[in-house]
Amino acid sequence: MGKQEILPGTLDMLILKSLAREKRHGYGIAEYLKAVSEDVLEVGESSLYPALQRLLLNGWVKAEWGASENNRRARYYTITAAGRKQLASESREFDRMIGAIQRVMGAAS
Amino acid sequence: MGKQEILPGTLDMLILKSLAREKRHGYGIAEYLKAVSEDVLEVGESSLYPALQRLLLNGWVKAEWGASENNRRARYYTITAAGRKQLASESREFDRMIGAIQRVMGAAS
DNA sequence: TGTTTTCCCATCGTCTCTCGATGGGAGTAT
DNA sequence: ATACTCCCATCGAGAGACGATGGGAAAACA
Repeated sequence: MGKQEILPGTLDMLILKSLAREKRHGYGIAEYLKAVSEDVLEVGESSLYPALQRLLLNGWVKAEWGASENNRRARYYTITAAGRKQLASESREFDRMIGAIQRVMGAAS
Repeated sequence: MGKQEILPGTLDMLILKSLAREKRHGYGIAEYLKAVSEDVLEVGESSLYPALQRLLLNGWVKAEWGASENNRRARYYTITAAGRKQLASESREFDRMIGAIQRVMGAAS
């Protein structure tokens, strides 16, 4: 692994979670993740936008153009019903994985 | 991500941890991970052996041929001093990431 | 004895993901 | 005017995980 700002395989889940409460634009999602994670999760634009394309393709989010709070053209993403299901499912699977990994990492050594 | 048996980016750490207490052969590492994780971590051979090659190349493990408990030819892997450092470092970084992700996932939604 | 099962090694090709670099455009502040 | 911030997006490289594949040798079974 080279330099990694986020754990591979978790980005879609994180984005969906960011949108669970309210719609956000791409830039806003990145800001939100950085803030809530206390500067640990710094998702770059070249990871973010491809991820959003994936989510759109899968029907987990939908997008609409609008204006940002700063009066700029922005694309707002909203989570869909299918997206919420996906979020729940990915969440469960993630917890399962983390639990397993922690059993390994916590084993007497 | 298609079907994923392990969290991407965590395999090297898991292998190093498997070897922290005692040397094991490849097959044994896979068995160990499956057992300790209670059948969650099922690392296939096509993930495992390339990972072991990586670890060898990086000097984090060393290998020697021997005989398994079942009287079969087996390649035993031992963690090196550098490997232990790497394990500690990856461990810390992993905890940092998980903490961050959980702050996001736990945020009021 | 012959066949199957279990144990153990390893690679190749494909797919997916992340990221640095790049290239816009349009408000706002200097 | 110029720079800075905000906001969009793609491309190419590099890496990791995995299904498929192909051994080989001991043990169990028929």
